[in-house]
Amino acid sequence: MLRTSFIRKNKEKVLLGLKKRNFEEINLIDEILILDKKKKIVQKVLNKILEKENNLSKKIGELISYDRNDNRNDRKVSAEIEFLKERSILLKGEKKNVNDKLKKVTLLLEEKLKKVPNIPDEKVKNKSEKNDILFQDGNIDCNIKNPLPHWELSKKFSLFDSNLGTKICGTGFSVFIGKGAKLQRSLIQYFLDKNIQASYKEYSLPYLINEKSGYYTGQIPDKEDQMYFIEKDNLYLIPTGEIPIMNCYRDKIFTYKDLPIRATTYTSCFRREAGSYGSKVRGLNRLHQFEKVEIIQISSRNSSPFLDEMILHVKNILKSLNLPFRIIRLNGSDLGFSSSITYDFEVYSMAQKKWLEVSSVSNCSDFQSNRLNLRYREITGDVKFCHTLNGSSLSLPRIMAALLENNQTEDKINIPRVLVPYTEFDHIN
RNA sequence: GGAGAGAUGGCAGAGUGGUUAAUUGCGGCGGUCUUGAAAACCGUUGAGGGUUAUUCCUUCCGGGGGUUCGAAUCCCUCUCUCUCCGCCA
Repeated sequence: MLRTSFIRKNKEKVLLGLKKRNFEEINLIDEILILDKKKKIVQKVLNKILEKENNLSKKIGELISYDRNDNRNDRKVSAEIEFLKERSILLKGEKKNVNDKLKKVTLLLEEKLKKVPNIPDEKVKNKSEKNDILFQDGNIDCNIKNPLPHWELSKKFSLFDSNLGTKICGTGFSVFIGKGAKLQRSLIQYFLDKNIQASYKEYSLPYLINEKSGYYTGQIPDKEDQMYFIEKDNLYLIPTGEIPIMNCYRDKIFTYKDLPIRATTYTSCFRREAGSYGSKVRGLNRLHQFEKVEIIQISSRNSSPFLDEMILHVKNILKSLNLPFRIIRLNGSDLGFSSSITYDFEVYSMAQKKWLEVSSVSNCSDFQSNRLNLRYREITGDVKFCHTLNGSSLSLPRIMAALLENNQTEDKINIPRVLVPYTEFDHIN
């Protein structure tokens, strides 16, 4: 969430930023500023009333204890006390009135503020422009004659079974079997190890979250429809490990020495993916339940070096797997609600002849930390909101798909060298 | 699921109606001492909003509501935590 103080001071910047996005309700900003002014005025009035009330009460207290201590039961004093009480009572009605008004304005202001997404970074292009392809690595020319898509390979070598998933649960769920299961588990382990080596601390977290947690990281209300909801207990299944891991840090004040915080977690992720169909959901391309290893950082306001660090980290992992990949900077229309800048990582799938998104690295600047009430103390002693960053490192099913397709030969699938210590086999046949 | 207890500052822990933002201890920070460190001693140490220019006002003792001139303190309610019993990986 943006702060009103920020909007107040940077109105033009905010408007320009929002124009880059698919954000229609631009007039919200003016409405917010008007409400903000109104709120301040009411707050001032209320403070004056409270001041008067406090003073009266203080005086009454002094008189009572004076009377009591000297045990004099002075009639003059009693009369004075009564007089002050009456004056205080008169204030009460007024106080309630103003207070109600303040609550109303505050609520309205909050409601409007909730609807405003984060302001895109300067580097982010306008919604009408094409996404930037920043980097591409690896050969996407296929040197296999008739490469099979991963779902065919899976049939050939029995690695996973979508029909079983459908049988147990419904479409969009897959069952991993034998070497397929072990390959996935190895990848998870490999990613976690890589992240831990890069000084991310591992967390193992709940897969269910309450409404508050979803709100604090920005998925609620923005992406509520994408989440599975358990009505009986009022809980949501996590669409990403980012939610439980970020919420670990809410309401904290770090000292500048503690930053940045680096953390990683492996979780299953659950997404309803309403509206997806066809080749998009074929095989492992899009599942309702998938595995993901997530990394996050919490930094000071100088966050861009840490974003670069995360990008480099994911890049190196993809390189180590020998997968052709590219990095894309999303334009304003594709940017998530809380994000100020996002880099997508895509691996090339030889058989499907298309790019598959396997990671999304974002800087949420202070948008998320504002909701999370996540702050730090600078050297000077000033308390400031942190910046939060998150990324996949990495998402499993599509990595699996690309690995299988790109490493196939006539009669087997080769396993990348770095994974062999985990899989304990160097090919699948 | 049944019964009971509790929720106070970074942590521990006082406070049951009137200068209590809150005693005290630990931790943190600064200083004295020391070649340096430790110990000891001294000092300091919450956040938000408004206002003034280095002041003043105001809010916050789990959340919400109420009683009262006045609430951390009394009442109601919600949430959470703990203990015991039951069930169970």
